[in-house]
Amino acid sequence: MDAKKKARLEKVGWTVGTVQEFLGLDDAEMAMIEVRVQLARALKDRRRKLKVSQITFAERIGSSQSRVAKMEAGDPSVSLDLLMKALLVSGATPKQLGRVIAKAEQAA
Amino acid sequence: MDAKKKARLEKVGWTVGTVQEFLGLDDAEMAMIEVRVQLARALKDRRRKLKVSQITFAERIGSSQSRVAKMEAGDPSVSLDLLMKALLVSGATPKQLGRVIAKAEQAA
DNA sequence: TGACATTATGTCAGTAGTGACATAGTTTGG
DNA sequence: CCAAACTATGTCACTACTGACATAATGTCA
Repeated sequence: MDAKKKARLEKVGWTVGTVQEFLGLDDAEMAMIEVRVQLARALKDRRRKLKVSQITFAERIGSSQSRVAKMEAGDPSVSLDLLMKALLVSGATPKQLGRVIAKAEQAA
Repeated sequence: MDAKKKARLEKVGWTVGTVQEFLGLDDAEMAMIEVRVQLARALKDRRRKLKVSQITFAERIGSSQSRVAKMEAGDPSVSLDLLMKALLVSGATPKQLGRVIAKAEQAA
């Protein structure tokens, strides 16, 4: 994993650590994070396309503004369940969901 | 939703209830359940293809035999996070994961 | 610039998901 | 048939995730 990707992951709250420590983060965990990042991005895109604020979006999906912000930031405190549910509630189809997830990079 | 599908969902632990009560289960929730069922099926297929027991599989993914059984049954006590992680740990790629999720039926 | 809308960050009590264990039920091979 | 392997179901203490709230930071527009 290059430094840029590491920096990006750390920016959104993941403790990646040095290269040595990173070996503890196995491929599957990395893939999970990648999937999360893709879902977060898709959610942000979707809300913006709908032209609604985080508050409005939160009300529609039965959540709070702060959590929507965390979803879009790919925060570790947000589960994939919640991200996927948010996308589906906002009108995405399972097929679209699948495409988003498939975008996640193959673990190195 | 036809009776067969309803029966299938109830069999794996979802309270679908009568048609009237079912209206409370909105499209997004239905889609979430469909996604779960697809992931559960994929996991079972995958483990069988690997020809390992639930115990062995559980050890490899850092879980327990009982939880693997619940995963494969699509039990509501299992999160999509866990299902996806299990698939990835067992060697599935994000691309394959995406295809599985895309199989979920569009909410009626 | 200042007021206002929007988004980000931190915290917390309540709830849902977890691995582990026990045990019941089922399948498989002799 | 039996025994051994396998799978299903129920339970529980522990942890992680949740919405809500407060408040800080950033953006917007006149």
